[in-house]
Parts: sequence; structure tokens; C-alpha cells
Amino acid sequence: MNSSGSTKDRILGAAEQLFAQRGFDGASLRQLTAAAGVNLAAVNYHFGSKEKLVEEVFRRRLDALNERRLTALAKVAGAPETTLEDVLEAFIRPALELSHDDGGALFMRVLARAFAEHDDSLRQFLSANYGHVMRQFTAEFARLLPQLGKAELYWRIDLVTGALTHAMSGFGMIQRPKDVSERAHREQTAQHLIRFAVAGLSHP
Amino acid sequence: MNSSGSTKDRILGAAEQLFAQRGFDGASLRQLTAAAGVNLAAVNYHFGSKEKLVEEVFRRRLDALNERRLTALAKVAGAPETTLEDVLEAFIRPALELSHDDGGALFMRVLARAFAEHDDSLRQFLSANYGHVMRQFTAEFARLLPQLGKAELYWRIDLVTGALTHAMSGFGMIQRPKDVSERAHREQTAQHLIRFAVAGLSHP
DNA sequence: CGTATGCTCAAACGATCGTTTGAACCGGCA
DNA sequence: TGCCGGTTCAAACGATCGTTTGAGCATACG
Repeated sequence: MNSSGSTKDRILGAAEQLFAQRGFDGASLRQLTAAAGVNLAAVNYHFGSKEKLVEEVFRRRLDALNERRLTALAKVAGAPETTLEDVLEAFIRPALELSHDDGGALFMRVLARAFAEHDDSLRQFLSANYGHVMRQFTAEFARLLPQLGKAELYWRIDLVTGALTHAMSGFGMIQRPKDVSERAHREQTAQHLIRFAVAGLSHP
Repeated sequence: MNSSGSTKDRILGAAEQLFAQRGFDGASLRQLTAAAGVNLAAVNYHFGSKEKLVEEVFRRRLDALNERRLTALAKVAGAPETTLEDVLEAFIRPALELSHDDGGALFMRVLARAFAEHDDSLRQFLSANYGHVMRQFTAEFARLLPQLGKAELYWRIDLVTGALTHAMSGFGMIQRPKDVSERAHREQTAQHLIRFAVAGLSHP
């Protein structure tokens, strides 16, 4: 049972963990409030409903993540010397750094679940609030890969997105060996993902 | 309401559709049996429990899919003239053909959900029954990519798997244009996936 | 001090879940 | 015809779900 921070924060932390573990439907408010060490009614009091709580779990992480992504992108977008690697770094590194924050790694699993669940209201919420981020990155990819048709570019971005989502949500078998520091492992992971994405985007 | 075939088949068909649509937890037996046009108690009578029904949904499709994958792999495995494309064809084409069977496309979504849901008993079932397929493909990839270390190879296979799962479950934006025949679109899709996977696996 | 406000609490609400029950129905065989 | 194993049926079971209620508590302000 978590007992630090405000009631709202304790609920959000426990929600992140249980949503990653059992899904949005699978995690009940009773399990969740018990894990957070708060009363059952606290969720509806502070968030209004379970669905609003789900949205708040996303908002808390995605606001920070996407701001960092767009900041990094703005530093390289449009510049003549910018490479594909630069843009991919702007997209990938903020996510890997988030994975290092406490609870951040769990959130990537929650995010992957959101992709898998075809819940319409959740997808609408994500698209409405964060769709512009993907659009900006796509525009920069299009600039750097002028030889690709629109359909071809979308295909490749779609496949790269799938690979990154899969990898960053930790479903894969890749785990940090004990003799590698966390910082070094993150660097290795970034290199793997970026080189893979470059190959997938720019192959002939 | 579906009203063709045996009760068991009607249940399996409706289950595939509703599991893809709302997830394993999200689809209730009451919705499911209503869609199949059978009595609520029929699921427990024919399958024993909801969990066993889930396993049977997987078994029905995966037995056929993996048999075709292994047959195709056996035709090229170990041969000196075999290319990476050949092995990837053996892996990808049976899945794309399955997507064409009635209900098969839905099943790929169900499969993607199984990846996203971290339900232990389901993962154990899949690993125990179909783990050998991935192992055989991995061995052949290792033979064709001798320059890659074990860790590097696993990384790349993991990323490619994520991309293919994502793409084949139809989460992406790629849809068949109206002026392209279904057969031609499947061929285009196969080419996209295979070229992408080759680039991701064999980049320098 | 008194009271207003924000929050927590145990308890209950109606709905829905997976599962079980026992009777009804059905075709084939003695 | 009469019975019998396999199947379907409506109904009910206890459990659990998200949500609501109203009393109780604490802190701050007049």
C-alpha cells in the first residue's frame, strides 16, 4: 500500500501500475483504492468517474512526454543539415527517459494497451489531445524522405511505430544485463531503436 | 445473430468477433451468446468455462496458421540458396492468407490483444503450444545472419515482430483502396512487410 | 467559539458478471 | 412405443462491478 503524496497522486500511481498489469477493465476500483491506501469513494470524488481517471493517467505523462518530444523536434526541424537520426532521437529519447522516471516504465505498458484496446472514447481522447505531435513528426519525415510517395511513407511510419511501441512497452525479451549500468543500457537501447528505424524508413 | 453451423462453431465465430472488438474481459458471455444465437449456458456446456473458450478460439486458428508457416519454412530451411526474403515469406504469407478467410482478419486483432494483455495463463498457453514455431524461425534467421551476435539478433527479431503484429492486426492506417483488388492489395502488403523486415533485420 | 468547507469514511445501490441447476426437448435404438 | 444420451432452455446463484449516499472528521475563517 502506497502512503506518500496526496490522495490524488496515490490514486494515479496505483492506477498506472494496475492498468499496466491488468488492463483498464481488469483493474477494479476496489483493488486500485486498496493499493493506493485510500477509500473506495475517493476516485469518484476526485476524478468524477473511472473513465476520467483513465484520461488523467494519460494526461499526466503525455503532457510532459510530448512537450519534450516537440521541443527536441523544434531544434532540428527544417534545418538543412538535419538527418533522419536527429528526428528519430527527438521522438525516441524522451520516451526512454520517461521509462526511467518512477512509474514511467509502467506507463509505456499502459500506452501499449491503449493501442490494443479499440475503445473509441479513449482513442478519440488521445487523437484529439496528442494527434498534432505525430502530425509534426510525419511532416518532418516527409521532408527528409522526399523520394517516398505519401502511401509508402505512411506504411513505413506505421511499421516503425508498431516496432517502437512493442519494444518500449517492454513486451520483448530485451532486458538489461546485470553488468550493464542503467544509463549505458538506455544508450544501447536508443541506438538499437534508432538504427532499426532508420533502416526501416529509408531502405531502397 | 449468426445462425449457420453447429452451436460450437457459432460460439467460436461470435467469440472471435467480440474478443477482437472489446477484449477478453470486455466481451461478456451474454453478449457473445446473443450474437451467436445460442443459449447462455451453451458456452459452459460445450467449452467448460470462458477461459477454455478463449483457448479454443486461439487453437482453431493457430493450429492451421502455424502448420502452414512450418511447412513453408521446411521448404527453404537449411538450403544454401535460401534468402532472408524466403524465410520472411514463410512467416508472413500464411498470416496474410489467414486474414482472408472469413473471420481470419478479426483473429489477427485477437492475437494482438493477447500480446497486449499480460494475462499469465494465456501467455503460458501460447508459449507452451506454439513457442516451437518462433524457435525454428529464429534458428533459420541466425543461420542467414551469421554476422549478428545473439543479443543483436534477438533485438532485431523482437522489433520486427512488433512491427508485423502491429501491421497485421490492422491497427494502422493502411487500408485497401477501392480501385485495388483484394489479391493485389495482399501482394502489395506482403511486399511492404517483407522489404521492411529485411531492412530491419539485415541493416549494417 | 461557531460554522463553513474540503475531504474521508463505511455502507449500500442497482447492474452485470461467470457459472450452475433441473426441467424440457430431441433423434435413434431396443 | 418407451426409454436414453446429448443438447437446449429459462431461471436463479453468489460474487463483483462502478457509483452514490449521508454521516463524520479536520482545518481555516469570521
